[in-house]
Amino acid sequence: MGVMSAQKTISMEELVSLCKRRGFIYPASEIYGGLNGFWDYGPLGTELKNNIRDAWWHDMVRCPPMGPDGEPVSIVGLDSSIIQNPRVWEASGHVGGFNDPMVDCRESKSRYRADHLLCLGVNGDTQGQIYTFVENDDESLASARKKLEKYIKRKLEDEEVDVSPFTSLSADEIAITVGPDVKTVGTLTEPRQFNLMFKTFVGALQDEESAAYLRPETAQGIFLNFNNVVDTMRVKVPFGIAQVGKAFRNEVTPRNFIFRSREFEQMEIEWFCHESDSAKWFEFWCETRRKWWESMGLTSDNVQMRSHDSDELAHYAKEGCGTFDVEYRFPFTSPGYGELEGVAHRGNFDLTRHQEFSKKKLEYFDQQRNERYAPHVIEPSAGLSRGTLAILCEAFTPDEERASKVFMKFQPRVAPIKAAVFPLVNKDGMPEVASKLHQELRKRWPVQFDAKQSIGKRYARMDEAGCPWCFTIDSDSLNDQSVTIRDRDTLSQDRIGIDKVEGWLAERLV
RNA sequence: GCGGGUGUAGCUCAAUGGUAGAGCGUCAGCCUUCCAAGCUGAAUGUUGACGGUUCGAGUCCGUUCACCCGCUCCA
Repeated sequence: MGVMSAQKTISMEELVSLCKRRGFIYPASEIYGGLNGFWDYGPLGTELKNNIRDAWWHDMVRCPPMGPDGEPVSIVGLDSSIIQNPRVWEASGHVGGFNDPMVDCRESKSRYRADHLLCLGVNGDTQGQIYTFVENDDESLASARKKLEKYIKRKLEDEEVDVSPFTSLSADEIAITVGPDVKTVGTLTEPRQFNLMFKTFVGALQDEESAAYLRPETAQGIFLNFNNVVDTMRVKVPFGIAQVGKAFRNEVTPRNFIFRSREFEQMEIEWFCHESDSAKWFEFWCETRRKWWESMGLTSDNVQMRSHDSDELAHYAKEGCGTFDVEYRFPFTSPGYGELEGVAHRGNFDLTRHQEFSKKKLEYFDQQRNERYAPHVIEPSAGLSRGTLAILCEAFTPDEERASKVFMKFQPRVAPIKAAVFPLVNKDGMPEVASKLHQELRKRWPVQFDAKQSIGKRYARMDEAGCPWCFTIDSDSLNDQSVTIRDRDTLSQDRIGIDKVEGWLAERLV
């Protein structure tokens, strides 16, 4: 539940219900009780998501905007594989930093790296309580020692104190252990492996030698193919490589419908440029990407740019440059905002790392500058799944006045169904004329034909599906070859000739 | 991961421990000349799953799964 803006209030429950009822999004594996963090796109959701993806591809790859100096920008596409050599993830920093066993404290809600926790006990005593502290943290050590001394009711000499690694404790011992930030015993969990990457095996033999990962981001596939693209596509820095595809993360807490799911889709551009131009391009891409989301129908009221604080910067983020997020005010974040896209300045971190790990040169020779260098990278990384959700939220328009009580106000460009053709009544030659028009229109767009039930129900159904226009054949149509255009948003009706319908639609659908 | 809540037809929801229902939607037929109209009829459920208590469980208990809310987390 949440307030979207001053104008409208929408509840996620209603949206989720409509998404299922109208075939946008279903819970994944539903007949088996579902699976936490996974969702399936139904027929309309698939069309919607594809339309957003195609719009992005068109607007970024085929017809990108002019660059900051008035020159056209150049972007080429790519579709790299989801499973890559596991060394990729060592180079990218995804393995290692996030691969450690973690210990949670049920009491203080803190989370510790198991190998950073040490235990304090009395020498030779294997019965008493064990007190943990954080490695290299004098305060934490002092606190543990104080608690231990209080427990045994006397001061300890330094040589009486026994320090051992937390990772050597048995489950029984953990049960009599006191966490660093609490006074009660047994609040720590056993060490658990947290790895946000999905592990799998390549080949039929499932040993560690064949372990691999499903990509947690599409970006790395672009860096891996940097040389290939430079060598084969006649691109010159600055240029971009774009990719749309699935990525997988074992999120700790999947939540909020498809906002944080474990399988999701990204639309990423890696923009390669000279370091000295990177600030200019960073600004350009922040602005370009914000405008693009607004062009997709997200109102500027609900979209904002936010700079990352220094403590939340990713490991790859260039120092001093940071990351800007394009954020959308989702119902479940309102009045706050949730991330839709991150525009990051990655410096030349990735190319340099892959060069180091692969021992292959990943450099570019800039003839104009007469300089060889690893280009710096600006990365506009957008969530396609999140964008789809934002557009669903934005389109959801309650309207007590109309029969459906709600309609989906999609921009025609992303609407899953572009138009519907109805005979006003299912007789007197009307179905035949309507069907003929439908047959023609569907060659160019997703257009539906419906002759069932009353005209009001058909309009209502199309309102919930977010179909912008309905063309209705009535008895007049049979005489004067005209049809009624019913507009979803205004409910207005206009007449035009049947032979004009295709052109009329073409003017409104790019 | 923690705490709280909710799971019954496609959707929204009823049902004292005692025969699983309604509205809407869907489908079929009739009807219908512009906004879920009307009439007739139909389909649809291992009551999220598994186990227990009971003569008998949608209802009580346990476990588990999923979703929602709040923390936590989020390269």
